[in-house]
Amino acid sequence: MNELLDYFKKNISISLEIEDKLKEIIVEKNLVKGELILTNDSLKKEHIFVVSGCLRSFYETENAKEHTIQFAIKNWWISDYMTLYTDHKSVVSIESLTHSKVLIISNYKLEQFYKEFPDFEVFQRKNFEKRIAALQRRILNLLALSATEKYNQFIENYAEFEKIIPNYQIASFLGITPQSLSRIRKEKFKN
Amino acid sequence: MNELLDYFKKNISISLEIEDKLKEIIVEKNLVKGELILTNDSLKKEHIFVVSGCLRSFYETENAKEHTIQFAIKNWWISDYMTLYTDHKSVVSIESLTHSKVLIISNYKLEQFYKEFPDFEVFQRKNFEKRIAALQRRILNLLALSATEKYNQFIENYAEFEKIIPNYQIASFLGITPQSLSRIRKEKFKN
DNA sequence: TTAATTTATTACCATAGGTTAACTTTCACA
DNA sequence: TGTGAAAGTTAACCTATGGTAATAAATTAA
Repeated sequence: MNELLDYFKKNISISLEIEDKLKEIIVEKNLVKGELILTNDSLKKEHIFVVSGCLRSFYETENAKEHTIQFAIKNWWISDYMTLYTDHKSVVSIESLTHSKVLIISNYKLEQFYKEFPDFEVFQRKNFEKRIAALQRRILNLLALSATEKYNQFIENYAEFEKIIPNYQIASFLGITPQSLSRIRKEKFKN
Repeated sequence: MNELLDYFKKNISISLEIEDKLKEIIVEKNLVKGELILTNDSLKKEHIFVVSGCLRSFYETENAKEHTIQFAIKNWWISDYMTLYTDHKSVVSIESLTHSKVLIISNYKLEQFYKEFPDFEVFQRKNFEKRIAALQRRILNLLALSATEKYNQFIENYAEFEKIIPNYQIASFLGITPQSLSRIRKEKFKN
């Protein structure tokens, strides 16, 4: 709870009233390794803020192949934007990769919070801009880079993640098979 | 100009004062086919609203290969989010694919406009949410689909674009070569 | 600690899609 | 309206990555 407040306070000033309001709408939850917080097939519209640990959102195709949309650690938001803003059933699952602690806010309550606290609206709009930039960069990487290049970029940009996340999930984030990643790693670390 | 106002008015109510302010900060521009409105190498931070015609943002790699980030038609925004929110030089170019008319707003002025007109902030935040959902969907498609499947999705979702946009640019949007796309089209339309 | 399960590696073969290059069609504009 | 350039197609060949399967290593649970 306080972690989210700290995170906000780094960027905007928050009155006690707002603080109380926030505490009211936030649900704290501890997750064990492997626990699913959002399953595909659900209709839940909620935002998840990671206090500690590591989460992953992914999409499972008919042939049981997983595609990782996002990893999230401390101070990151993770949610299924595709169902958040449509009325379709979720196709995305979110799982905890470690023991973790998260804060959950329902989209409905968050919308109300925006209204009561316009500064947060501004803060969030700026967050979204940065996120759009990041997503566009990822798209460019997917379009332009070879498997090896994508992996190198990944360990450069997500050094903190690399130790926590199993390789087959990194592979599913990069759009390659675990076997391919193994091949790449063998080459990379052969000296 | 009025087109942007109409677009806003569909979603939010705008006072005459705000209307005047908008007219003040917007620059209207007509583009001929092939004209570059933003070149890589520039430091311009601006948002482009398409009134008519069709634009494309793309990234050019060292080996002169183009990768299309986005197409935009009437009532769409297009800009280089990666440089908009960093201090790096742009690596992205934006070109007009047809005769088009656009409205340009500098990012600085837009930030001021947000302050003076909080309703627009809300409107924009919601736009960004939808855009994030769309970008995540594109990432999923890039991760999960074969070249043929990506092309089929494209003509389904972007039917209006398909007639305007040359195939080699569609290929560069899907992350495949023009030759590959040709092969796919041959198969698809062979009956 | 051991057994069971999950993850990672390796090898071998298959293939989608890339590359090169020649040819055809379409388009812009002189 | 003709000509040169740009875009699209086709074919032959090639390569990076996928698929399958067997084994090894690591992690989890008992």
